[in-house]
Amino acid sequence: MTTGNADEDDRRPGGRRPGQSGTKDAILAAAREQFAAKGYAGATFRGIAAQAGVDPALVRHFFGTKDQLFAATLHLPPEVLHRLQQAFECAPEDMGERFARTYLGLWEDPATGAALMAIMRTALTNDQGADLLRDFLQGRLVEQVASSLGADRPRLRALLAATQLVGAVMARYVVRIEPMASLAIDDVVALLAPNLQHYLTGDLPDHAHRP
Amino acid sequence: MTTGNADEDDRRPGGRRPGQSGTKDAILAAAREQFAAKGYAGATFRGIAAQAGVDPALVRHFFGTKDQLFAATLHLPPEVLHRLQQAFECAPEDMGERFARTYLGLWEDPATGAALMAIMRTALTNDQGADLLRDFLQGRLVEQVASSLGADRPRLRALLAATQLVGAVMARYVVRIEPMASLAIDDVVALLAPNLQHYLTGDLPDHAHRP
DNA sequence: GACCGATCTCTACAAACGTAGAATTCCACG
DNA sequence: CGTGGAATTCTACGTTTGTAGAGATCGGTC
Repeated sequence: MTTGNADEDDRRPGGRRPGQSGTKDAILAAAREQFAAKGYAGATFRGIAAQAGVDPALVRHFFGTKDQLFAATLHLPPEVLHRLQQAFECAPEDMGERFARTYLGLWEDPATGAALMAIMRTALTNDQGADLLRDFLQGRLVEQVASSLGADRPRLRALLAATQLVGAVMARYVVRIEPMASLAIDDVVALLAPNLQHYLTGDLPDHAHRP
Repeated sequence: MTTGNADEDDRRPGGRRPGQSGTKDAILAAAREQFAAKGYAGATFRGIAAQAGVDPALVRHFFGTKDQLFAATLHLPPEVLHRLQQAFECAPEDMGERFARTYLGLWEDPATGAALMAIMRTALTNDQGADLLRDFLQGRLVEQVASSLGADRPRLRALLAATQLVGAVMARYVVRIEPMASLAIDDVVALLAPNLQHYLTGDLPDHAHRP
């Protein structure tokens, strides 16, 4: 997928080796950007190919139909989950700050930030995107965060904290509204961390979400 | 716009009166729904016209280009701002709960909820939408909320509270993730209100957003 | 009943779209 | 050096899109 990496025991009868030029990754990056910027219907094979500097037909050759390309776009870089998981390997009283810093850091990083933006935007535009986002949040992120919490109703707690972060990300990175957009990231973390901490380990109203 | 309402002193030389059949409103409603469901690029004149039961060309006749139709779609029902304004006519210590209840109530109401959903979705898909949403939030909602606050840094406070509500709305109404989606609205209000209250009237870290 | 402006429909066109297959270039291996 | 399979491009088809203008229909006013 990245470079070379040929299986030694496999007979290679000859021919050009796949995945050497990096064009596939360039197409994927361009697709992510276009889907994020213009939505599912707004992004086009021709626009994506132009941004990647290749022929439109090559996009189809690698990824097939537009739906398949879109699905490939939504696959998160594996490091995202890993970094989130590490964020919760800390003392319970530090989780709020660690969660905020890690999540906002993922958005600051151009590589992972573009992927997250693509997911966010397409989740609102495309039904398939909304389903994928829900499955990912429900089955992976929330479950993972919840398993690191000792408190009661861990899934509700994780989700409440996530909603605060999602809202902040909307204001800062998507709509770019002041003063959220130009605050230093340390300031944003300092503002959000106490409330995240409250959601994760503090007291919640009793009557909500009784089993 | 709605019915009749002819100025008495104006000479009406004859001809059919405008705005009688309600078709214009039907087109606008269909456009809102299509833009919300499929994004800016995904919605089409033909699809909107079909849903409204009219000829596609009539949409153009009434609203002009696609951009103009889209802009008309984003005009909020005037009651939205009014209801939000009333929410802050209360004791400072009740603002968190009132804000949460009013804002979530706007999303529960099918009429205003559809418009808000359209704005939300298109703000993420279309640059014009993001600009309009930012202008609305910055110039109207945040300013209005801030003027009702006595505390320091009122705009930052209003925005922080808004981000929490936006995140909650994303989870509950857009992505529809459990358990946020099926909680009673009173439970959601009870969960969010303390943190909103903290943002609106509590202590904020000193070093953030120094003038 | 004749008139007139607003409402609404019919037909059309150029551009861009997703998709498809044939043709060409490139490169590691025998 | 020749060969074969992958990478890449060229060309093209059928459909849908936004936009446009001419014409038909409706319903108050005179």
